[in-house]
Amino acid sequence: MTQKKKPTRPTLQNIADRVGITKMTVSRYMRDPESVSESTRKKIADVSEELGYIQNRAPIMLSKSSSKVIGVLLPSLSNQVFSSFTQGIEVVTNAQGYEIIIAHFSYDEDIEERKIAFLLSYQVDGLILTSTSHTKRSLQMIKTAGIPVVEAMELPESPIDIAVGLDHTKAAYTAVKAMIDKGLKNISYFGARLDNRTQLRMEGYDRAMDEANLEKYHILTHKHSCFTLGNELLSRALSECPKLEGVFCTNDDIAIGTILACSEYGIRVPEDLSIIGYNALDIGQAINPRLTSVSTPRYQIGEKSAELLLASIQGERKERNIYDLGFTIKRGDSL
Amino acid sequence: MTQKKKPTRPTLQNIADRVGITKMTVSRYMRDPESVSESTRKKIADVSEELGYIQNRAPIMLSKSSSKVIGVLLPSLSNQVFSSFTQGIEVVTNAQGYEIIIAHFSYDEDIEERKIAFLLSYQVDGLILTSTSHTKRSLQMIKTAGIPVVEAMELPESPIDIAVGLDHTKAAYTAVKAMIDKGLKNISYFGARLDNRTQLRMEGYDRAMDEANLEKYHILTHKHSCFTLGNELLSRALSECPKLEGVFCTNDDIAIGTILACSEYGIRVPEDLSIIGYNALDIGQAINPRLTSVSTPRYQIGEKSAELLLASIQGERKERNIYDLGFTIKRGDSL
DNA sequence: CTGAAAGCGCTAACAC
DNA sequence: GTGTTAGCGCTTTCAG
Repeated sequence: MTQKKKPTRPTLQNIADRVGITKMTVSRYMRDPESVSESTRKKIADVSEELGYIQNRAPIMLSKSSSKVIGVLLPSLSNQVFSSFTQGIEVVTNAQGYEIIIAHFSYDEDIEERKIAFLLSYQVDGLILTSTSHTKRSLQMIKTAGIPVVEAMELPESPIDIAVGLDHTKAAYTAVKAMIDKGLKNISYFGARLDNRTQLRMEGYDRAMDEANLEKYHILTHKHSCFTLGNELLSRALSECPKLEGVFCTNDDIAIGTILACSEYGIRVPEDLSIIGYNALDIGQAINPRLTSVSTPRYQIGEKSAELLLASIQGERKERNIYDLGFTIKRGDSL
Repeated sequence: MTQKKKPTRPTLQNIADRVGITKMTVSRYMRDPESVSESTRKKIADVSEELGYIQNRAPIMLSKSSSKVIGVLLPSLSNQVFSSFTQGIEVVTNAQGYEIIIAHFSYDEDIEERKIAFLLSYQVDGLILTSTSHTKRSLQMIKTAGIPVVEAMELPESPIDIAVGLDHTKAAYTAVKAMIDKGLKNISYFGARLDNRTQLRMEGYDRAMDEANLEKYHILTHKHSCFTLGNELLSRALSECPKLEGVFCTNDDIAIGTILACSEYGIRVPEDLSIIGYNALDIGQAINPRLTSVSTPRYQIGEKSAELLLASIQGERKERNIYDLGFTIKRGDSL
């Protein structure tokens, strides 16, 4: 099962022996070269270069000092949204000498649990999650670990610790309201991969439609979101509601797919059909008509999450634990 | 600097104490519940559940046994291509009880070096890289670590250890040749973020153009690739070569952006301009005309990389160390 | 099936 | 500026 491995790597001891000092001095050099005398510094540098020293985090993890690493759990690696989010995190963490470990859980609570256990097993100093619904055991472990945790993107009513995100329901409501205010009546909601945020957006759609006393058309699929889905959902919507005038899509991929499908079917956007997407990705600006979309501050959410997490790791206690970073409607020509 | 942290987590010793056995038995239980007597098994299970035990990898990393973790270094998180690649890896690794740690290096050798050091500091059993050009120190560290390494996507002439990928130059050559065979003469190459694979594809373009004695039009940018770049590059290409008949794009994002720009400019694809992309992403099938693109087996490259890596970790030695997984041309209507 | 002892590589705390 | 000691939590022997 557990096979032996790897030719033993150079240790601080090895370096110390060669230089003729103790590993303690080498240890000091590694953390702060200035803390040793100039002559030893030079010798250590040479030997460690020659031996190709690689830090071993195990002992650091064992001693109960800070690991200077935070764990980031993303739903998926194929979503642009989370790459900006991660960039935002890293700008902050790198500046403070922290590294991140990335794992992903495919929008699945049980995989999330396994990955949380994995990240915690590395003694991370903090955790950034991108979901708000967790298994019982996940919650247990997080509590036991006793480290700060940020739940990002959504805003749960009672976060585990800190929450940074936006109100997806309100954003969806606002987008759909804009369609209604324009006089549209037959508006459909296109949803895919029915995760929590899709759900929240649907609630926003529902609220706006209910308020205006309009009939709701949920066109949903469990499939993973992609561009070609737009076509499929549009066909279904049209057969269910031939007089369709507007579509609010749970994300831009589907919205773009829908616009493209419209052009194939000879449906004019926005004259015959208005379309609003979610996330305001770059491609919405490349297409004609340009896509109107809910613009979400994911980069800023990443930054803010990291800032708050590091502050908490460093012992700062804030009053507030829920941070709503808002949204805007990116005006295109599809509404 | 290194502040104390976290309320100490439960250890095997804590569990052992509660049950009234030694931590050794608990350790055995954790690795194989069947290896302890049924009654102790039950007791350990209860207590460990109650205490919310979280594994601590530090000691395992310290003892020189296998960590059952492999490190995966991606160029970026925003590229669809690498999400399929990673999925391919995980299907194989999960099946064999391995976990992966993901890091990314933004197509930058120095960041790659830092991330390699980071992954190695966790005593990973193997490494999957997605670049073939590394700093001297990266190579040093990899050698010192003495673990198997796969370089994926490209096929370097002399890999560090194992290489799995495809011949990007040949793929590009084939694509451009297809345009030339169709009678096109004024063909341009659109490249962005000039990383190594972009370079290789350009060489394929060059070879095909040189062979046919045609003038080359390199339209390049250092910017990060995105959809809206298509428009920008197309404008530049048209001003440089007004009689442009074909464009070979280094990736689908740019190709799609170019198709969209064409429709704005009233350029008919493929009648006035042929376009070929690279990677055959889903969106190419959603657009009209459907994009002709080089289809790359990235999922399979991930699978194969993981298989070979794990085999090597387990001591299997293969004859071959370079695996070419080929490519196909996905026929659309843009050529 | 269970236990005892040693040790992995590093750092904190305390000398000198 | 540098050395000494102890110990982090687990697994690997080797015993029983």
